[in-house]
Amino acid sequence: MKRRSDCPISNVLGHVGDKWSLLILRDMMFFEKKTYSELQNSDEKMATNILSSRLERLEKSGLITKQTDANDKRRKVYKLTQAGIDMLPILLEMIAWSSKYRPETNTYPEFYEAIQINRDRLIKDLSAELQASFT
Amino acid sequence: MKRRSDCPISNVLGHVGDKWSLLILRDMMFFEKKTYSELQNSDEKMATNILSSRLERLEKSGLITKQTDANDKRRKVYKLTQAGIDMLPILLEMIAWSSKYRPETNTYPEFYEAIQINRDRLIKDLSAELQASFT
DNA sequence: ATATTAACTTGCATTTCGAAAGTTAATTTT
DNA sequence: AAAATTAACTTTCGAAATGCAAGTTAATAT
Repeated sequence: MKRRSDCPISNVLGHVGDKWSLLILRDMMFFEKKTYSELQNSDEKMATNILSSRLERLEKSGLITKQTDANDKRRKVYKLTQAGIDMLPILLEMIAWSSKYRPETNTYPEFYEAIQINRDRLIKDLSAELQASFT
Repeated sequence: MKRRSDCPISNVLGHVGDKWSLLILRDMMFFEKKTYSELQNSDEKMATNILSSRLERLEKSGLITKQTDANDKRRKVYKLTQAGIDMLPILLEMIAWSSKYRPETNTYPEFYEAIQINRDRLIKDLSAELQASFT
């Protein structure tokens, strides 16, 4: 996506400001999805061509990496980079907002409670966990 | 936008998961824009028909309200609701991410420093300020 | 009374999206 | 070794969203 201004918010939206990219990151962060087929089976069922183009863009943006699985060369393994992992606080704030204003859609109650009690701790723990799983 | 799943992240994206909606909220929060013409003159210059449809959707989502100005009935004044104000943390996390990974785009250094030092304080202060200005 | 302003709406070309079918290379099954 | 299956895409094409320019309407300013 082309750059639209020097605004940092606009910049982030340039990377993930569409309907799908943040859901891909969500699936990688919270549901440990790492392959094309796993990602395609999300609740929202995105079209394969869109998934393909979003993965390509996320890679170009430096939020994920793509490697061929050594044991099965058909499989491509997608991993979050540190920049990708650091999108976590944005996602957590979305969960927090929804929990407050759309409680019926909150399916991550454990995060919501944890974020209220100690947000920094939660982010550190989750980040560390993600870092470990992507190395 | 139609509901796509019960996921809270997906829900938020249902309200603001496009290229423009969060920029409208940004302009209202950080630049005190409150009318159509003010919003149209953002850095990114969104098309008028898109602005119109996004404002309508934000209103339906309960993030903003629309009132006719008492002194000039041509003017429609848009205001953030509490739910809209509570999108602030999401925007601040975007600023934080950009500050870290795209420092050249960071044009809100004052927020970035403040968020590092005392995030909760900053959010409280900004929220209070916004609440005051929208009543 | 005329011109200007604010907030849209409309028409239309271009771009993006979405569903389904097709392709390619690697692996598994027979 | 041949056939079937699987993973990860790519292609096609109709539908929907976007972007640009021009037009509309009501209110205010001159």
